Amino acid sequence: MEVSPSSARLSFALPEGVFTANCPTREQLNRVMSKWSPLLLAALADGPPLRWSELRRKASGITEKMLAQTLRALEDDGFVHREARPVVPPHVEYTLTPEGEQLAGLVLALMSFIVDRTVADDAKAG
Amino acid sequence: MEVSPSSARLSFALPEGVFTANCPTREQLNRVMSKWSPLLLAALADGPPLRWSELRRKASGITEKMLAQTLRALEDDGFVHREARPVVPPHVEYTLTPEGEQLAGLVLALMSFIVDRTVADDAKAG
DNA sequence: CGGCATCCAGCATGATACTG
DNA sequence: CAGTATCATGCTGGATGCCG
Repeated sequence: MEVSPSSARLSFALPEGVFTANCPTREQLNRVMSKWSPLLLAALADGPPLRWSELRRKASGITEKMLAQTLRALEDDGFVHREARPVVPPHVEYTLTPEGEQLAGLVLALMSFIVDRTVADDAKAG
Repeated sequence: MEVSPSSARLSFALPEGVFTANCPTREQLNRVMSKWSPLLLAALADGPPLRWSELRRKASGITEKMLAQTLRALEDDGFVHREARPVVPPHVEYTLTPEGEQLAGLVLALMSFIVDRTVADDAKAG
């Protein structure tokens, strides 16, 4: 397989099409990078399945609307699995799918980097 | 070093504070995940320093405002270095700082994952 | 060429109330 | 408990024009 010179130096060789305006991966990327997605992925990556109310408490500051909306998007994209047990009161659990765990790993790495950097900056600032 | 049980199973142990509403890392994360940041990081990660006009062409669809705004944010956060040569016509080059390269690596991994997944989905869909 | 200032539209997000 | 529906808003992002 031939590799074009311009992308040879990158460990992740992105196809040029990614930079195109209407590339579907851009849309997908923006969905995954939306305000609350990383936080929910992180919340689910760390630990056991969580219920709606547990997620709401963990993702401090999220509104019910955004929780529902973000969970729905992650579920539609195949990153989150929703399991509802037909009891009263309702009992719903959210878990990561295998693909969701992959994604969460990458997102966690990014968050971890930011956290470390922010902590370091704070230390410098006193 | 002791690790709390709830975070022991994660390769990246995020401090609990990340989930707090006013956590500064959330703000930083959202800035880095803004619509155009990943694309510009990717554009600069792959290859030589780029000029304003080159970046504009590469990040297809970006407006001048968002290009300026995003570059400025990345520069303020220490991820991008701006070098202006005082000639006429002006000649300005943008490069990644060491921290920017770290960040770009993580972002590229994420983009690469999304791209692969999207391609796989497209293949299935025909 | 490489911006910045201004104005404007649309969507992401938010607050609140209601429901199965 | 686990959502949906509705209304409000604010900020991101876009179009245009001007400047060094």
